[in-house]
Amino acid sequence: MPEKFLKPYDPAATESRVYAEWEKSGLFNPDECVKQGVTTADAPPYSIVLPPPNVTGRLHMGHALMLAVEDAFVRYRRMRGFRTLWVPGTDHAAIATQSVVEKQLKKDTGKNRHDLGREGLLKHIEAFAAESHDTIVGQLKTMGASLDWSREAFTLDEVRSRAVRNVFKQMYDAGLIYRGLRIVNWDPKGQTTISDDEIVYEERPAKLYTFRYSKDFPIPIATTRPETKVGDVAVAVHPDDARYAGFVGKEYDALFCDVPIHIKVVADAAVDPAFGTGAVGVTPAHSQTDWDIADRHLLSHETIVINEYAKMMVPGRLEGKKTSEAREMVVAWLTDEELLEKEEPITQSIATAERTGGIIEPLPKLQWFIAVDTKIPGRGKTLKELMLEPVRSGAIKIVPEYFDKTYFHWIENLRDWCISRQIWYGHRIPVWYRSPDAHGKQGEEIMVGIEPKEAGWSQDEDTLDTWFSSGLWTFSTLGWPEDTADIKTYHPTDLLETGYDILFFWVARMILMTEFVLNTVPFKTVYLHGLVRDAQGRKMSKSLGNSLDPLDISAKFGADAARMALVVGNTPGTDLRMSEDKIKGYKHFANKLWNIARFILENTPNADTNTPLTAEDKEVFSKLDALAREVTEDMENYRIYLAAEKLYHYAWHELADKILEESKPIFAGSDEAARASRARLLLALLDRTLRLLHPFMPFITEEIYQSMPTKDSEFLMVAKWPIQSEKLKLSKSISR
RNA sequence: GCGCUCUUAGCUCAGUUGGUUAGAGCGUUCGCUUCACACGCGAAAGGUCGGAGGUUCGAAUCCUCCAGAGCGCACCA
Repeated sequence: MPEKFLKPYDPAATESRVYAEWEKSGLFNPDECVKQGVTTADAPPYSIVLPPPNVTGRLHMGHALMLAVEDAFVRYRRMRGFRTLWVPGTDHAAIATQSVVEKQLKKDTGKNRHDLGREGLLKHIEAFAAESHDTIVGQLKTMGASLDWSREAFTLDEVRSRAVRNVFKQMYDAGLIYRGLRIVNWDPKGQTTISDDEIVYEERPAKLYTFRYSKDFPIPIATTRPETKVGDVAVAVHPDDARYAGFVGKEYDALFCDVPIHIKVVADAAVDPAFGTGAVGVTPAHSQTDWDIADRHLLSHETIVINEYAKMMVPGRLEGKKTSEAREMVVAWLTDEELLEKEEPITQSIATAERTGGIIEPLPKLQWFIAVDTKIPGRGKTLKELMLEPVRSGAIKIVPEYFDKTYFHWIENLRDWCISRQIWYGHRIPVWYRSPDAHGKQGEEIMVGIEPKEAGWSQDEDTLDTWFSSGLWTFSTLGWPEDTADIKTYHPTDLLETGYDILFFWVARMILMTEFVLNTVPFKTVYLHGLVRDAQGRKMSKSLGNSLDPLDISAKFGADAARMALVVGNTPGTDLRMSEDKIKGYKHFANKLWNIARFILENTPNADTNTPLTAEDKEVFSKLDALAREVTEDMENYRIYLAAEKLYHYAWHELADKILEESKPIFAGSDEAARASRARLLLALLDRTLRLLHPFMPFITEEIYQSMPTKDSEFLMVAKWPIQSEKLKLSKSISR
């Protein structure tokens, strides 16, 4: 028996060494597996792309969960002989990364983006991204992720940029990408537009003010934003509202807080007669619904009263004031003029920007959009339909199943996707403009996709929403738009595993992009894990100081222990409470396994694998055989939380507690046949247990395997899974 | 407003889509310097499965309603 078993298991020392050996073997790469004969060139492929972590710092426990689950699936398939590919990569995460760096710069040097300029800021961001990347790669390896590093990708590298330009052009040519003046979500803090999905609504107390524009204005209106009323062009009432029917069509002039306004009364069904006074002041430039009302009644959109810095831009006392200040001034003015009729507290949910926390200011802006309701030429379908169909037909299965309802519900409410951002870090929009004269848009030429050679063209200043490039991830990582062998072999990918919180952001966009570009699904199954929370059920966050760092955890308890703690009993779609105590429990389990190995190796020095098993031992073995089948079925049906739990239970409470205890008197006895049979049995049980546990606890199982006389491959990582070809029970439904 | 999920032992959760006395981990209590392991071993206590109906030979599991908790989307003048 090797000496190492005389001491308690030391994960810290073992894990980094074992990972280095795996990496050196090249066996994370399926091509190398074929070359070395651990699988064959005609074996079925199995592929997963790693959801690329943002290069915004370091990985957290959510990432560790993702890695534990994906690596378990990947290792299981690899052992079953599939040509298994797990593609690593990182995401430039445009706005997230830029805002982290800008904050840091402001703190360190007091400088903002304009002090540095585009090139200067990008240099800082790229340096930061490179450092984050290296940290992240180190963390991925620490967790034991068997990723094929030879295929590593970055959403902003050359190959991926080519894919982005290519797709942009295709969508533009198909009329799905368009430039339009529309109300967008403007983040005054981040100084950029954001998409609807990047808005976080926050409930806040607010006041609802009821007032009239002037003494002779017939209808009182209610608003929470009196300062925007200087931009009003109309008052809308419900068509059936008898109170106001007589005023519809009439027009009024007023001087509202120094600003001359002209108001027309219109009837529009969008108005809720029960809310406030049943009359809405219509501010087309600063509200989506008002913009739509203005559209329907041919009212002007042009009066903009708030600028990009959320400051007033009207003549008079309000000029240059922040909206919050202006609000107080308007209310004071209304009070002085005795126009304010009522002031009541209400709760309203305020739109804030996910990354900067800035309060969203709806503004009309010329931006780029992806049309989701436009029929695609030659396909007769809209992007919305392309997103719906594969999930509806079962071509894509979501685990847990109930999330497809959430998915459908989201698509039903989906509007055109604003993809241009006024930030500098990211894919520059591949559009060039040339104007015949220095001003105006008159006669402007446009070039999309490839930079024009002639002089006089200038590229669009904006960059693309980061999710545009991550939407291409399953095929851009495989070398598209080149017609690569990887695309042919590994696409569509088999599994997409990620958190349910980015179902819309990412999963839906991948389906959209892949269906449009390749006319196929990006993946066959989506496995959604839940959020990792702290022991009290709170979200882990830096500000709360309750987050666990996967690196610290691995150093303290071992990556194997962390992985088991993340996987056992953790059903998909459900949040998970995590604590050091839980992880500690699995460190103890690792040590238990270590001692099981020690006991067995100690007692079977000359075991003969040809010795016949006694009837009793055959029976003991058949129990593990049954478990192996069950575990295999669990893996196939995405019940890895059960598979891991069963193996834990078997190793500890069956193998150690019962079988090893029963073996002691046998080894102490004088029945030679029974002793020989038992020695062979124990080795076989341990061998099989190691194989079954390897996807969940790769390091310790590999380390023990290296000392096993039953070892039949260089690494356990590529050893045969005990159940290979038997027919397995597959649930029709794989929801839970 | 539309939609989703959860409610099972003191705590955190399973329960593989209806099948014998409902499980695990942690915790608690009691006992163990047993030569694989104190990162351990043995034993014990602890649940009318949120409530009320219904379907069924049979329900924690399916249906309806009710109560509580969480979440998503929309609205938010």
